[in-house]
Amino acid sequence: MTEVSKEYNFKQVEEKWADSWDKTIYYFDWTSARPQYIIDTPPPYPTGNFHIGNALNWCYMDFVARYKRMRGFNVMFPQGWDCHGLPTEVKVEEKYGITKNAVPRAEFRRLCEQMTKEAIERFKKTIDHLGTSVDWSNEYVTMEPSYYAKTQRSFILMYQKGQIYRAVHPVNWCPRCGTAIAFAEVEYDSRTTSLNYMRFPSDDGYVEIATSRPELLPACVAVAVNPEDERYKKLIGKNVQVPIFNYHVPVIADPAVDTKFGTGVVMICTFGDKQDVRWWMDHKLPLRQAIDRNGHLTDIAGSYASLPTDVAKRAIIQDMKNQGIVNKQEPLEQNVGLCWRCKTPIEILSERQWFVKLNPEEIKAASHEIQWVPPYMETRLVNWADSVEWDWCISRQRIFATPIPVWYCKKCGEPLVAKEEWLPLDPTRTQPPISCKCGSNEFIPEEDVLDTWMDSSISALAVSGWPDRADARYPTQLRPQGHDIIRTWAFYTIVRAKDLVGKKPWDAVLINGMVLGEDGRKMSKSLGNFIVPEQIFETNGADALRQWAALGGTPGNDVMFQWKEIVAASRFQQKLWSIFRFSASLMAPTGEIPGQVDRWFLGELDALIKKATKAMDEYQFDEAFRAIRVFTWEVLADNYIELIKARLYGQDGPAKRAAQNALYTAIDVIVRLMAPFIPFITEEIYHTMTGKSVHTQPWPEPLGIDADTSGATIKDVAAAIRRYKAEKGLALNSPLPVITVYAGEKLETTDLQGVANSPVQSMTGSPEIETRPTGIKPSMKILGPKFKGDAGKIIKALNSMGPDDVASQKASGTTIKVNIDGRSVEIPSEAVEVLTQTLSSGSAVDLLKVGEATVLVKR
RNA sequence: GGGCCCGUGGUCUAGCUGGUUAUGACAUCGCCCUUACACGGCGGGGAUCACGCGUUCGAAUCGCGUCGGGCCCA
Repeated sequence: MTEVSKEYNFKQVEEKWADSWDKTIYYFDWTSARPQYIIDTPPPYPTGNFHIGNALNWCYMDFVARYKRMRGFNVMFPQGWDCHGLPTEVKVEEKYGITKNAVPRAEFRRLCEQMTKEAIERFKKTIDHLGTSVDWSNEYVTMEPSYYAKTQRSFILMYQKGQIYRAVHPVNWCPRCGTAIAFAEVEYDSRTTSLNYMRFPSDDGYVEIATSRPELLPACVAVAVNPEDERYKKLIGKNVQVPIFNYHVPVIADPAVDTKFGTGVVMICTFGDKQDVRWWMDHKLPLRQAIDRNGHLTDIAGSYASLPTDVAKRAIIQDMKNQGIVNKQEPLEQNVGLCWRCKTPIEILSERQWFVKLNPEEIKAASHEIQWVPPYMETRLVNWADSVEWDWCISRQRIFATPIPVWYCKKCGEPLVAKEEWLPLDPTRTQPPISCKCGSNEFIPEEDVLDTWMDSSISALAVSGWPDRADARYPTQLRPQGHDIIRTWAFYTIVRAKDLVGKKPWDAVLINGMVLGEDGRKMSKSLGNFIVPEQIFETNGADALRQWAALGGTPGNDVMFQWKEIVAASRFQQKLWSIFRFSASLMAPTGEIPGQVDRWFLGELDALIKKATKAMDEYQFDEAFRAIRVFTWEVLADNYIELIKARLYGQDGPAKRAAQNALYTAIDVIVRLMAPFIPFITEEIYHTMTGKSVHTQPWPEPLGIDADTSGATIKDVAAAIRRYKAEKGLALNSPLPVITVYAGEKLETTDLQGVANSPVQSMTGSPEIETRPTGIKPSMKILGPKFKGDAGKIIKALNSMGPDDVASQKASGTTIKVNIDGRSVEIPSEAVEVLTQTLSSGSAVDLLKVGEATVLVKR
């Protein structure tokens, strides 16, 4: 074995392996008969940089991928790129100082693609440096024709099945971006606006209504009151006049009207908010569209036409004030819907758009078939499914997205949806190869494009072979994702998998939390608590970052980034390296039969394997890795290695060879257990040991050794002697005249003699000393359930009996008689432990109690 | 306004299918350079488990409420 450096050089080791690893060992094998394990990797949106939040997510996936490979699964860990979308369009507009309509569509798209490609290269670098075992043979890029042909095909298939339709329907509209957006893209912010009280003339005087949006007056189609509201009952069914615009609208009754808000009379407009839409549908009201796609008032607003909404609002209020129509204004706290991208307040417009039908019951049923980790995260999806009121609007008025493969006949207006075999296509650049049913050959292309979630919500299907492979492998096994996109990505993926193949998309969902900065707030550039992965690669290495990811928290919980965790991780790596450096020249796979101490140690190693395996199967990475780390540091380094030094440095023989073998076994096992977490340092160690890659090795199997109690006693006695010397102010290697250990059976003393640097005798039985009961310790675990309410009284009685009485009864029988409330109760003797004080017989002997064993130290 | 999660020594956290003196890490204090590691080892101090009420013989753990924080939404 080559010389092992004293310091672990993470940078050199990580760079070496990142450059030399054979990545084909991570390829999924479509021909294999081994059980499959397909991860539906989240395709990141390639803009900006791969951040710590991504890193956490990718670490979780890599832990699973590497673990499952070691367990013999045929693992697919693909990497996709979710390219389309508004953020890139906006960045391109900023970078080149253009608007998307100022250049040809194809040219704008090309600029977006260019920017995306650059981002993908940056992301790839970080993913590789992180040591992620991605299967690059299954990479996909949603902006490439090979992928968006699948998106288009899914559109066609769902259209044919009636799951996608085109209709005029209210949609959320961003006037700045000039596009429809889905509810998932609307965010809310509280704003202070004013509530205006205004008079609507009626047959017998006027009705006062309150509204925060007077600019929607020309869109008013009714006013509503609560049917239980005595003040207005007489108005129901009559008409009132809309001021300024002077037309009549009916007064309708609806229980959803809040009698305490404003005046208890509400004006219904098409559309001020979602509630307006509900009323509009329930009462079959007419449509008056007062706002256009650019956020300007339409012709029905008369003299206010073409004014932007905010200007119109001020003008209308002023005019109404002048005419005495508005008589009161008060401030109103209101939550306003905003476009998630540009924060512009959204409008609800009635537009002809494409929609995907949503069936909440079917979605919830599929969700119940999926294992959620942690389980409570499913509630978010269920609540979202229950709150869905409109179908999913999937058409967008953008450019950088998957084109909707549809044309409209110029003559009869019929839509012509493309045939599967024509894909991929862009209707704005190609004409259909067939004629319309009416015989016309002239078509107008659909210029709208698809919501980006239409691309990414088929990721699970796409990676598992849909739609071309005859041997498609859905459902996939795992969807790892953040809890922030449950209502979008998880939700839509379930919808699409059920619609397209009738199956759930994955067996399990593993949820990761958000990454918080060191100040406990969500990590963001503007807060100045932002750390990029490259920074940690530089200072402490990828393995250290990965340890933080494993130990920072349980999946599902938000994880705080902390430098001290990174530093602790580095220290552990150095410790591991020191252990290896020490062991390298001393360990050997001799196959020698283990002694007591070795058996205790190997038994502990077995317990570790079982614990780590169970934790990994449950995705409890923190539990698994913590157990491995603690074992390595405490059991292996602080206890076992200290114990066997005398044997390792001593003469050759079975005892030495047993220690060499156990040490070799342990290093081999822990390195394999740690390989999914810290792939670089484990590879360096394993490769130095064996010349092979640890990443092609199997996960350790339990050895079938139970922890040896005598060995455990030896370990405890060694610790007791160490403590004894520390307390007496003795150097740890200072010799003592003789140490005698009394235990249940004879102990092997070689290791103890080495550790204590003193002669050690092992005796069975007890030393000749006196013991005296000094107290009792009742076991509530036994007394509580057996005696319930009397348990407290029994303890009181036991205490008043005195330890001598309890001890003698315990010594002579299986029960102890206790008097409570004047009656005698028998309690099982194992329900009370007797505490004793030990007296040495006057000689210069110190006595240490170590579990059941007793140690006499002669000074 | 609703849903979900969280509130444990100075800091971060384990425990949370109830069992009396609450886990670990970092920090802190004391001792020790024991032939891998001082980025090490041994030992100590430090928490009325956010608050209140309740269920129970017994609550960090279960229930209700209050306060505070986070996320998702209306």
